[in-house]
This record gives sequence, C-alpha cells and structure tokens, in this order.
Amino acid sequence: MQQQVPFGNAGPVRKKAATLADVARLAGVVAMTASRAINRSGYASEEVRERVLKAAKELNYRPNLMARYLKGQSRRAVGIMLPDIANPFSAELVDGIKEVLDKAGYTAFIALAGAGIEQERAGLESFVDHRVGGLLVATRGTLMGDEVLKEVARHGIPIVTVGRPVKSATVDCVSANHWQGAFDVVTHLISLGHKRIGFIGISAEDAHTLRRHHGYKAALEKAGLKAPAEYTVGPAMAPAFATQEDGYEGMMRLAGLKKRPTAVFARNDFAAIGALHAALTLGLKVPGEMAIAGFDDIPLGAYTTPPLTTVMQSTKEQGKMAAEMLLGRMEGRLKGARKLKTVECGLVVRGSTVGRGNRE
Amino acid sequence: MQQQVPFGNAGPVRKKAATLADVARLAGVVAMTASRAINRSGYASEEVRERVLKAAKELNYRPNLMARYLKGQSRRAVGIMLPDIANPFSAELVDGIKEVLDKAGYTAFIALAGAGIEQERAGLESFVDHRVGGLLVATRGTLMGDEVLKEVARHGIPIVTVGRPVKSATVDCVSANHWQGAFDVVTHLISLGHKRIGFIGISAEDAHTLRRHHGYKAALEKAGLKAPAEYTVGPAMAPAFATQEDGYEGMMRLAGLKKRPTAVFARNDFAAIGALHAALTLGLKVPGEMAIAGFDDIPLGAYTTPPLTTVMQSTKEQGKMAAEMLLGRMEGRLKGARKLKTVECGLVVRGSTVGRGNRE
DNA sequence: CTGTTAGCGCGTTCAG
DNA sequence: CTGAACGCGCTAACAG
Repeated sequence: MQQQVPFGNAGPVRKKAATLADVARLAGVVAMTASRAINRSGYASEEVRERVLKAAKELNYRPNLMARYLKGQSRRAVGIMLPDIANPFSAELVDGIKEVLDKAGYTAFIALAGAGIEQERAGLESFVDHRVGGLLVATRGTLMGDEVLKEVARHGIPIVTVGRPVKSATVDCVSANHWQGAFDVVTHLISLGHKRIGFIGISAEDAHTLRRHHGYKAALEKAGLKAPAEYTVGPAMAPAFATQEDGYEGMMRLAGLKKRPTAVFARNDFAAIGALHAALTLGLKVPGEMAIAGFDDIPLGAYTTPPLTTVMQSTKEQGKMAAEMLLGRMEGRLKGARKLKTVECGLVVRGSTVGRGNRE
Repeated sequence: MQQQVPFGNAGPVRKKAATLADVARLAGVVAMTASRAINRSGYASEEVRERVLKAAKELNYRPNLMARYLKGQSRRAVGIMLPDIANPFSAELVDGIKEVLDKAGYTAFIALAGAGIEQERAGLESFVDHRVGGLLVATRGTLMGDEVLKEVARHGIPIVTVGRPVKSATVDCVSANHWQGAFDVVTHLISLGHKRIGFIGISAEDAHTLRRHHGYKAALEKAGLKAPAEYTVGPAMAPAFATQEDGYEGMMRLAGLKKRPTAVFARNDFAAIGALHAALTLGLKVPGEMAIAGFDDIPLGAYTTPPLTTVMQSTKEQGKMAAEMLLGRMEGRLKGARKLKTVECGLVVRGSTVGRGNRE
C-alpha cells in the first residue's frame, strides 16, 4: 500500500511525522495506552495492542527518540571515532566492534577525525550532543588529542580507546603491542643474516610508529647491530599513515646510500608495498638483494609479487575487546579502575623476506 | 582547572549533565536569557552574555540537542550509509562528502550496511530515529534494498543515493557511467591487438558489475569480437565486492583454458591485483603474454609491479555532488523532480597493459 | 534588554 | 487493564 509522499515537488516541506497521539487517536485509545501496547511495558489487552500496532504501521510511526532521550532513557547507540576510513585498520576494527554491538542490539555511528584535531573535537561533541551511550576512540594519540578526550570524558560518557593509551583515569584502553611486533619482525630479518636494516616511515607525530621504531632499535641492539640515523627515513610531515608514495621515496633514499641496507622494515604495509615497487623498479632482487617487511597484514599484502612479510596485529580482536569493555561500562557490569589490555602481535612470513622472490 | 569526574570507581553512575537552567542560575539570570546569550538570538547585553558564557564553560555545558530537536529545530546532521568500510571507494566518497558538509557546518554520521539488508534497515531507521536531516546512501542496489529506501523516504527525509539508481520519484541519484568506463578500457585492450579478452568477477547481485560487464560485451561486439561464456568468470556467491582471492581464482581458471585469453578485464582493482599475482605466479609475462586491467583506480594500483591499468571513476567528485544535492534539498534551495546525475569515467593506462612489464 | 508562559512527544506516577 | 497529569530541556511568542 504505497502512500503518497510529499517530496520532490514540494521541496523541503514535509508532513509532520506521526506522533504517539496520532497513533492512539487512530486506534481509538489514549496516548499512554498506545505507548504501553508498543513497548510491551505494563499491561494492554491483546485486542488493543493489535489495533494500536496496525495504526502505527499505517501511519509509519517511529517513536521520537529525542523525546525518549529527553527523559534520560537508556541510550542504545555508540559512537566510533576513526582516524580515517581509507585505512584497512579501520575496516577490521569496525568489523570486530560491529560484531559485538550488533549482537547486543546497539547501533553504531562512525565519525571521522580526518585532517585535524578540530574535526575530531567537533565529531566527539556531536556524539555527546546526540547522546550516544558510549564512545570508542581509535584516533591517533597526540597530546592535543588527549585534552579533547578528557573534556569529553567530563560528560560522564564511558570511553574506550583503541591503540592509544590515554593518561586519564577514566578511560579504558585496548591496544596491540607494536613494540613487540616490530621487535619480532626485525629479529626475523636478523636471523636471516641481515646486518644492515633500514626503517621506512618514521614520524614523530604517531605513537604507534614510534613504538614500532623502538622495537626495531631494540632488536638491532640486542643483536649487537647498529642502526645508523641515515637508515631511518620518513616524510618530514607525516600524515595519518604512511602511504605507498612514502614507501617509494623511502626506498629510493635508502637504496641510494653508499652502503645501503640489505633489508628494510616499513612502518606499515602501504609503505612496504611502495618500497617493494621502488626496489623492483631499481632492478633489485627481492628478497635476494633487498628483503622487505611491513606491518599490519593488510589483505593485499598476500597478493603482491613477492607476497609481503608483515606483522599481524589482530585488529578485529581488539575491536571486539574494546566493544565488550565499553558495553560493560555502559551497562554497569564493568566497574572499578580503568582497564588496560594489550594484544600480542604475530609474525607473518612471506616471500618478500624468504625464498626466491619474483626473480631468479 | 581539571574537575573531579565521577567514573572509574563509580561505574555507570554519572552526575547529571548541566542544563541551561543550571547555567542561568549560576549566571544569575533566567533560562531564556541564557539561551539568548548562548545562541546570539534575540538581544542580550554584552555583560550578561559574558557572565552566561563563563558559567556555561564552568559547568561544561552542552545544549541538549534532544530538547532542541523536540521543538522541531533544523537538524544539522547527515547520515551516510556505506556498504562496507574496507572499500577504497567508500573512503574517497566520504572524503568528497565531508569536504562539502564540513564547509557547510554539518556533522556526518556513518553507518555500515555490512552483511545484510537487515543491518541496512536497522542503520537507516536509527538515522531516522536520531533525526538526521538528510541521508546519503551508497549501498549496492538490490531490489530488497529499494523497498527499505522507499520506506525511509516516507519519513520525508531527503535522500540522495550514490552509484545506485532507485526507482522512486523522491530520491535523487548520482552515479558514474560504469558502462562507458568498461567500454573504454576494453576498447583500449582491443586497440592493442587483443582478440581474446576475459572478464573476471561477474556477479548477478551487483548492479555496477553488471553494467561493467555490459560495457565489456558492447566493446567486443562493436569490434566484431566474440566473448565466449567461458571467458567470463566469477565467484558463485559474490560478496560485496570482488577480492584479491576472486581475482586469483579467476585468472587461474582463465589461464587453464585450452585457448586462453591474452588480456583480462577485472571487475575491480582488487580482483585485478589478485589476477596479476596469479599470472606472475604462473610465469606469464605481464603484459606480454597476459594484459590485465582493473576498475576503480585504487591508490595501490599505481604501485604494483607492473602498475595497473584501470578506470578512474572520480568517486570524490561524486561524493561532493551528492552532498551538494542533499544540502540543496535540506535547505530548500533545490526543488522539483528528482535529479539524476552521471559522471563520466576516465581511462588510466599503466604498465599492466602497455610496455615492458616486470619481466623482459 | 529581560522575564514569563507554554508546549514539543514521550514515559513515569498515580488514580480510576 | 486504562486514563489524566506532570515534567524532561529548550525555545517561540508574548509581556514587561
């Protein structure tokens, strides 16, 4: 029974949405009765409920959440603040989060921090304004960002961050052990006999990257190897995450050194793929003359030629854990001091460090 | 001046948020005056405004949007419904949308359709419930999906779809000319002398793919070439979009034919990259023995070896256009019958169809 | 310029 | 089982 809709020829004018009173009138009862029938709260005779439900459907009735929230009802929506959307990390994370949230009957809204801290603040405030019941924040940690988060926390909304430890007693955190992942993959390179190992994609802005770089240095140190400053390269102004371009440039720089590295660890898989392309373009054999490893285990990494050795950080798992912690806070199951959870990373060895590579 | 926050040791208990009345009381005025001071509507003496603003800051006051909306205020939030988040298409689209929305001072919320139509419906209804002022829908077109959209349209919320023509008089649409893009790239392959050209990633579910496949067939037909059924391969149950795996499988199938194609057009770049890896794994020279083209122009496509020939569909541009149309509807600038806009696609020629490739 | 009144749509509370 | 009154936080429309 398709109804006439007042749009397209009427511009933004719209018939006012049906209210509970309208439904009640049509069903021949009073608003309160309709409310009870619809929400199954309190009693209502079967017969009345049917009439009400029919009327509701006919009027295309949707309860006005604003009015509900106004009375301080439970808020079954969660806000997710992401750094950007182009990042496979975001995709997997949301995957894990949604799995938990969907099951629990919550709706998730996503906002993007995008370029700057101001956008992030605007998005977070918007979440607060729209009365989400909890916040999952996966943006990158900067000191400025922390201030914003603390401000938001003052509104009393439970917050769980992912991959971003916040120095605030009211915020729970889930993150991967980037240090250990980097340590493991560099140790893997060392165990293959490499002694000159470069790092592509450094950036002082990004907490993850710094921890990965520390892991890189620690592994070298433990093996008694050196990491000359010139072996660490990165774009001057680091963006949200290193890109193919950065990796390409980085490899070009490293390969141009008089004593160039024989292996390279790139901050993430995008950079690694860019580096791989650069190396092949220069005619270097991979991994024969240049071994390359990345970080993140993006799906495409298994389909480069040669496939990419990388570090898996079980992002989906982190998403699930974070969502569960948040729900716990929201529903009062989880109490007490802030929780900090860390997930270990796993090494994924493929052809870019071991084997024939794509040239004899 | 960091305040004590009641969380962490108190579970979900929270101090009630400050209300306008609280602010007014602290400033020694009445609520209405505070409202005027904060919203710059009506008059308020400079002195009073300062006092009110100070009080507001002190109490960490945020106007209760629910209460505002309840009065039927303008809704400066927009909902974006995406098919999934792992898709570079989504990223670029949101990029374009945000550019317009940010400038106009609107906030964007994103929801994901994910697996099924039910999630999509839930997300859309949640948007309606949260009283977003407009909806941008970029999920894939299926008949079931259309029904849901029509239902939502009945609420009188302006809707613009991207890449998905909807048979409803109340929904505006923006999309790329997939047919033409496919036609052009296949024509490019033909112009290189290829006579046996395969298609990887067919799926009856996906409208875009079908249009790309039609373009592929049209190009062959126009050149007087044949497209045997066995040259078109795809996973039986097609997911949201074809993946590296699908491309890999597809190429394996095509390469195994007694009279195998000399060129392949993959439904998207992910499939193309999978196909590329398969071809190289089989020892085929690309493009010498097997030319490969994709669709979408994802960033990584320029960094495969050889780099990928593909079709650019200016997704960001589509996002901008869609957002502008939506704002036009929301603000009453755009009136009248539904608008349908189509953006042309552009051919991007790289090494996977032309040149030496990555082997001599 | 500032204060008062009323009502948005709903659910809670208390009477029928 | 059903109805009537009240108030959530805010602002439009009137006074003062």
